Formats: sequence, structure tokens, C-alpha cells
Amino acid sequence: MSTMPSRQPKRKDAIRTRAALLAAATECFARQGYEATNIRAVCAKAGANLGAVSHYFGNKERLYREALVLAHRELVAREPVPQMGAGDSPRRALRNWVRYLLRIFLLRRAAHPYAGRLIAWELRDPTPALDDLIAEVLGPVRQALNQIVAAALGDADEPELRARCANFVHGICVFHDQNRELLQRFGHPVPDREEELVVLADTIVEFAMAGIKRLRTQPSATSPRRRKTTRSRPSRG
Amino acid sequence: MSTMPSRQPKRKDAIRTRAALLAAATECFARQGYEATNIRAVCAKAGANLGAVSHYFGNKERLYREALVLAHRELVAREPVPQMGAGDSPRRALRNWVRYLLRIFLLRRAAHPYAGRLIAWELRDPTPALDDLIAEVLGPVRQALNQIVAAALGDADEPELRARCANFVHGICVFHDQNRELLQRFGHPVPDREEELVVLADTIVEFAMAGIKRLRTQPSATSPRRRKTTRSRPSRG
DNA sequence: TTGAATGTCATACAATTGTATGATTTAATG
DNA sequence: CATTAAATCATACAATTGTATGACATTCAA
Repeated sequence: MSTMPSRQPKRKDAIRTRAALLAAATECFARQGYEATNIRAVCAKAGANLGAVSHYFGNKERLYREALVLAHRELVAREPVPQMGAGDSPRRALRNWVRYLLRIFLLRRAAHPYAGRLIAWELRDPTPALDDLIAEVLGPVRQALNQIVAAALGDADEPELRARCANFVHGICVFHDQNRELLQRFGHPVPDREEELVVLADTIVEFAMAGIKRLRTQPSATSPRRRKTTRSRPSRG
Repeated sequence: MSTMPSRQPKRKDAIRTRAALLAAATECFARQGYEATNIRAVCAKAGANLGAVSHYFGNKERLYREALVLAHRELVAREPVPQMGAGDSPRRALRNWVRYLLRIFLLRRAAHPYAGRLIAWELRDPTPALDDLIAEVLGPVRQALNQIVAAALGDADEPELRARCANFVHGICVFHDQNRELLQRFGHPVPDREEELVVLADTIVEFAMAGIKRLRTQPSATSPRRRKTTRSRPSRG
């Protein structure tokens, strides 16, 4: 860890080795997550020595952070977060959003080969890097969904209801990624090709739009029509 | 591992120690999952020696299996899987089902204090014990949901569409358990008290019933209205 | 070409963890 | 009470893994 040339590598070998290390790490982390990835395997795959990680990145965590940041930056650069255009209908916007998320998490050949898996792992087993990830990617993505839901809710839009609906859509999408094993055993393998994915996305959109519409006309659950005695002030008694 | 008195312990200390070990293990596994739980901590909590696990259970995995089986058996005994009664409307049945699942995964003081967490961990990080769990609990639970969805779909019921709808409901529910950290950071903490949970459940039911109804009248996504060439017999070629 | 900076390598170290074991203590039995 | 089987204990072992280091090799500039 004496020098750690993260900037300005002094020799050509350096950038090559560093890049190889980063690439190998990205793949390993994407495949197995942070904990299960061991440095030795990464170095072997990169054709580098064991000490290389210490030398170039200091430790495992910093290597991971750099891989994660690089990957998600590239992902966003290649496939921007879908924003609801002025002329877009909520349905159309939602369709784009759902497809976007499913592509990232489900598709084998996504815009970035590893970013999706890296993000999925980070969501599953959060590390200190989650904050950055939220700030740069997950936050904006979620924000986009919130806006779509708000538009779909129209007059009935209200923070809690909006969040709830967004959670439902969000949940349906990530469920298919986070529960592959279970779905496999239930006989419903998760699609990993574009065509099937689009069908799934459209089904989700129909389902969700109807659900939102229902909650728009009858948001009984979150704010009871006739609130009966506020239960001795449950809020911060 | 010489004797391993899983049946017929020869002395009174034995059953006491064994039980303490099992209880401690159940709590640890429920809190941290299989991998993160270490034998030493379990033994310490049980007031037993390190060798006790080898002695009474053989190894960590068998200890885990016994804890998992015991816990989920007790859970099912105390709170049976909600079946759709003959007179039940789909809405009512779905409400019971959603509440059931949310209680297991979200409630702090559930029917069984640890079974829910144990099952959640097993779903997150499947071990060989997943098969048993599916056979005894998850399978029947899912089956119950399938029946409810089938009833809600009515004439439009059809395996693929049914599975898809069930996935959506299922996904919405477990999302709230599997993504606590993220929801926390988004400012939408997951409810852990009965009253809030019921409200969430009812919202989910409204959302889902509307979604199912929509897909019932327009199942375009999964089975095109005009099925064009049955794709060279997709069923069991 | 030469020397100094720098990348690479084999190796070591410490910590963690599941498992196994032989000695010792304890309790049940005749 | 004595005997014996069983429970408990301290301890050891092997494997894994992140990290650090000092020797060696290589490249580049003067």
C-alpha cells in the first residue's frame, strides 16, 4: 500500500494491470457479491499477483467501490434513466420505466453486462457504498417512478399513497430478480430474453395501472374516509 | 460425533443442553442467517461448550436444519395456512392471505418469534433445506394463493396468467421484507405493528384485485387474443 | 548504459471458523 | 459407595481469507 497509484500510474504496465484487476473484480463481484468474492480469484483471473490489490487499490472494499461506481456510471451513460416526457401518458411512461428496470436486472445482455448484477447485490447485501449508489442511480430511478405514479394518481396524489403505489410497482419488478431460485422451483423461470421481458413488462403495467386507478378512486387504506377517533394521537404521543 | 444422542439422551443434562443449543441457534440463525452465524456464539449463548454442537447435532448444517424444521412446524401449527373457504369471496380470501404473509415476515411479535425470519433467510440464501421448506410450507402457501387468484380470474383463469398474477401479489408482499434497508432510506419504513400492517395489507388487496380484474378482461400480454400458431406445441413438446 | 523508480512476485502473518478429540468431571445405577 | 457411561471442557487442527512485506525484475530517463 506504499504508493497506491490510483492516479497517474508511472508505467504502462500499471494501467494495464490495474484495468485487468478492475475488470476481473467487476465480473466476480457481479457474479457472487462482495463477501463471496475472494481476492485471490480476482487476481488469478486478472493474471496479476496477490499483492496487486493492496498495491493498486489498498484493500478489497476500495476495489469494490471503484468497480461499482465505474459500472453504474457506464450503465447510466449508456441507458439514461427514463424520465416522463411532457407529452407522455402515465401508462406509456410506466411502461418505459418497468422495461428499464427489468432490463437492468433480468437481461443477460443488458446495456452493461455487470452493472445490473452489481446493483442487485448491493441492494441485497448493502455495503457502505449503498449511499453513493442511491445518490447517483437508485434515487433518480425511484424519483422517476414517483413522478409517473403521481401523474397516474392525478388529483388523488398524496405522498403516502404515492409511495405505496411506487413500492408495489417497484416490488413486482425486483421480485423477479430477487427470487429466481424460488420461482424456478415453482416452475416459473424468470425471463432473460428481451421478447419475454417485454411481455412481462406490459403485463405488469396493465396490472399496476389498474391498481393505481383503483386506489385513486378509493384510497381508503391510507387515509380512512371517516377517520374514527385518531386513537389518542398515535403520532409522536 | 461419536454417539450423537439425537434420540434418547441418556441424562437429564443432555436434553437441557440440547434444547438450549437449539434455542440459541434458532435465534442466531433467525437474526443473521446461516453463513453469518458462528458456532461459538451459539454455544456461548446456550451456555454450552464448543464441542456441544458436534456432540449433539454432528455439524452446523444439521443444527440449522433441525432449528428450521422445528420453527416452521410450530409456526404452521399455531397459524395454519389460510385456505379459501367455500363461501369466501376472492377479495376476502386474498385479504387473509396477504395479511398472513405480511404477519409472518413483517411482524415483530408474530405467531412464532423466529420462524418468519428463518424462512426469510432461507429464501434469501437458499441452503439444501429449501426443498423441505417448500414441500412443507412455501408450496402450500403458494398453492393457496394460486387458488385465490384462479377464483378471482374466473373464466379467464389460465396457468400462465394465474402464475403471473400470483407472482405480482407475492412480489409486492415480500418486497417489503426483502428491501427494508432501501425503503428505510427512501423514507418509507416498513410497518412492524399489526395496525399499520393491516392497512398495508388492505391497500395491497385493493391494488391487486383491480390488477387481476384488468388482466382478466384483457390478458393480452400472456396469451394474445388471437393466438397465432400455437408455436409448435409449447406444452411438453 | 546505468541507476533509480516502479511494477511484480513469493511468501508470511493474523484472524476467523467449522470440526474433532482426549482428558476430566458428573450423574445415574446396582 | 463404587462403577461406569455419558456429558463437558479445553484445546488443537486445518482451511480460508484479507492484508502486508521485502526481495527481485523491469522499464524509463538521463
